[in-house]
Amino acid sequence: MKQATIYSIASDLGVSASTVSRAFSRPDLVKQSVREQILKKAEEVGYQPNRAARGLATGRTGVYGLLVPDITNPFFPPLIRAVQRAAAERDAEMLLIDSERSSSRESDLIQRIRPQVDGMILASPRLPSQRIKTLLSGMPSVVVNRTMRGFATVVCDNTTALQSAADHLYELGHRRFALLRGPSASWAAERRARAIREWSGRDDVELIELGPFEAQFADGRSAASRIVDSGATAVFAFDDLMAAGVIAGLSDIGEHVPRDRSIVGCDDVLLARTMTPSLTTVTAPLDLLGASAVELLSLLLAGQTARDIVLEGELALRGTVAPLG
Amino acid sequence: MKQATIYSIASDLGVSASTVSRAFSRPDLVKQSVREQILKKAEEVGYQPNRAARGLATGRTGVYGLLVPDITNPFFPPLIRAVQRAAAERDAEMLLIDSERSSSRESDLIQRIRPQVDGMILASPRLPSQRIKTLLSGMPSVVVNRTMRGFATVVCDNTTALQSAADHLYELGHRRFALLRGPSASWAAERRARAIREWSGRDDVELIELGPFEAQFADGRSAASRIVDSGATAVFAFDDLMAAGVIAGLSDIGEHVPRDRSIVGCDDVLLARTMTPSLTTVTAPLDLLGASAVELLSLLLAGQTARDIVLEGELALRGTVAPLG
DNA sequence: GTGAAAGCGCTAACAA
DNA sequence: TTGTTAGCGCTTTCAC
Repeated sequence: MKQATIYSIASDLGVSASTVSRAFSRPDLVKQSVREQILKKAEEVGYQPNRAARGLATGRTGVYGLLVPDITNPFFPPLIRAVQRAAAERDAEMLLIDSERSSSRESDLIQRIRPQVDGMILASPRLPSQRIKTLLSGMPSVVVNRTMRGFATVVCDNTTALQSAADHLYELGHRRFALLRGPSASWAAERRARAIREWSGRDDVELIELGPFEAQFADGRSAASRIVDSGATAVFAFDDLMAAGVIAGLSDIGEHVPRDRSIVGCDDVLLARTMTPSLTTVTAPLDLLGASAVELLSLLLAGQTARDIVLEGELALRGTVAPLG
Repeated sequence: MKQATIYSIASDLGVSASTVSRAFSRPDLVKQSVREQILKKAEEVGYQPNRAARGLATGRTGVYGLLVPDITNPFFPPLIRAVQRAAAERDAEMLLIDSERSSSRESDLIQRIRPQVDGMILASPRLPSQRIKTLLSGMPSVVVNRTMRGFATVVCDNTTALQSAADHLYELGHRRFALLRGPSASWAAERRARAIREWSGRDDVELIELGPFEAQFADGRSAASRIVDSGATAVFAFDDLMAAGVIAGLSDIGEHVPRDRSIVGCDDVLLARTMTPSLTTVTAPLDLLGASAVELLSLLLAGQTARDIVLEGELALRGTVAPLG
C-alpha cells in the first residue's frame, strides 16, 4: 500500500483530480457534499499531500529556513522551538541550520538550502551584512537580534532592564563595575555595552570594560582574575554563559558569589535558572521573538511590507547579587 | 535573475537537459570534457538542483527527519548538531521536529512530515512502541536511546560508568544511596536504574529509590527534602538536570554540595560543566550517537540491513562528590 | 555519449 | 461547480 494521491482519491470517488486538489487548497470552490466525501476519503486512506509536487507546481516549498550560529548555546533552543511552533501554525515546516559558529559554513549552508525554502530567518548570523545581502538577494528574510537595513528585523532591547539592574546594584552599595563585552561583531553586545556605559556616566561610578570576548563559558572563567584585579565588586557579563564562567573562575580563586562579588547575566537561559545560586539576569522573550520572526516572514511572503519589531527584556532578580559587604 | 535550471544551463551550452542532469547524478555517463563545461557553468550561474523536482522524479526527498521530545533539554542540541552534520556529509538536509514532550503532538508531527522525508531518526520519543510502528510503517527509521524490535537502534549504555561512580563513592565512605528514577516509560531510565540496583546488591549498602520523575529541574529540587529524610549521603540523579535540581533543593534547605551530600548526574550536558562546582556525571558520546544514527539510516535507505549500535558513557569525576564527612 | 520523451503529484488557467 | 490541460524541474528509459 503506497501513499495515496489526489488521483487515487479521485478515481475512488469518481471525480476529477482537480476537484480533489481544490477540496484542499481552495475548499470554497467545491460543492460541500463533494468536499466532505473527499475529506472523508482522504482521512480514511491517510492521504498527505506531497509537498514536493505542490512546491514544484506553485514555486512554494512550505518550508522556512532558520539559521542559528550555535545550537548548543542555550539561548537558541527556545527560539528554535518558538519558530517551529509558529511555522506549524501556518502549516509550514522548519529547516534548521546550525553554522557551528563558522561563517564560511554559514555561507555554504545558506547557498545550499536557498532553493528549498520560501524564506529565511537568520538568528544573529556571523556573516557581514554585505555578504548576507548577496546570499539572500531576492529571498524574503527576517533577521533576529540584529538590525540590518533592507531586512525585516526583530530585536530584543535590554537597555532598560540592564539599567534597572545597575540601579539595583548601586542601591546595594556597589560603585565599581566591570563589563565583560560580547563579540565585537555582535549587535546585541554593542547594545548592551552602550546601556551600561550610558548608565555609568555618573560621577561616583567607575566602569571597567573587558573584552570583547567570544562569549563562551571559558572566556568568563579566565576573565575572573582580571575582574578581581580591577577591583570591581559587581560585574555585568555579556550573557549568562559568560556569567557562569565568571562564577566558576572566581571560585577557582577562592571567591564566592554573591558573598564576595555580584554578577549579572543576560538572556535568562536554562542554566541561569538551574545553577545554585540562580543567576540574576535579564530575561529575553524568546517565544515572542520566534513568533514575531515567523509573523514578519509570512507578511513578507504574502508580499506585504513588514515593520521592524522591538521587544523588551525584563530584570530577573535572583541569587547572584548582594549588598556590598 | 531567477534560479538556474538544467534547461538554462543546457541551452547556454548547446547540450540537452538530460546531459546536464547526468553530469550531476551519473557523472560517469558523460564525456569528461562536456562534464567539466557543465560543472563550470553551473558554478558560474550558481546552479542548485531543485530538490522538489528531483524528489518528485526519484521518490526521494534528500531530507532526514529528526524527532526530539524537548529541544530545550540540553541533552538534545549536541545530538541535533551531530545529526545535521552527518546528514550534510551525505548531501541531505535535516528536518527537525520538537514534540514539546507531548505524545499527541508527536503523533501529529510524524504524520505530517512523513511524506516529506526519506527516513526518520527518533530520539527517545514519548509514544508507545506499537503506535510508533504504525506511524512509521514502511519508512526507514532508526531509534536513538531506546531499544525497539523492528527498528535499527543506537543506544548509550552507562552501566559500567555508573557502577564506577558508585565504586568511587563507596571508596569515599558512602553507604547509603538515593536513586532518583527517570520517566517510567524511558528505556534509559530503566537501564540506569538497573545498573545502580545491581551494583547495590551488596550487604553493607543501602539503596533508596525515589520517583519515577519526569526528569525536570523542578522534580529534582522538590525531591531534596525526601533525600534528606532518607538519610542517603550520596545520590544518583537520572540526569544532569535533575541533579542540578537536587543541588538547588538542598541549598533551599541550607545544605551545601558536596560538603553535606554527594551528587552524581548523567549525560554531561552543558549545564553540568557550567555550574559551580561542576557536576560529577557520566558523559554521553553525543557526536558519535548522532553520526551513528545517520549512518544506520543511510544503510537502511540503501536497502541494507543495519545492525544495532551500543556506545559507552564515561565517568567524569568533578566537583559534586566528596568523602563522607 | 547524447538526445527525446514520458512521467513523478500537484496547481492553475481555461473551458464547459 | 467541475473537468481538461499544460506545465513546475528533474530523472530515466529508450533510441540513436
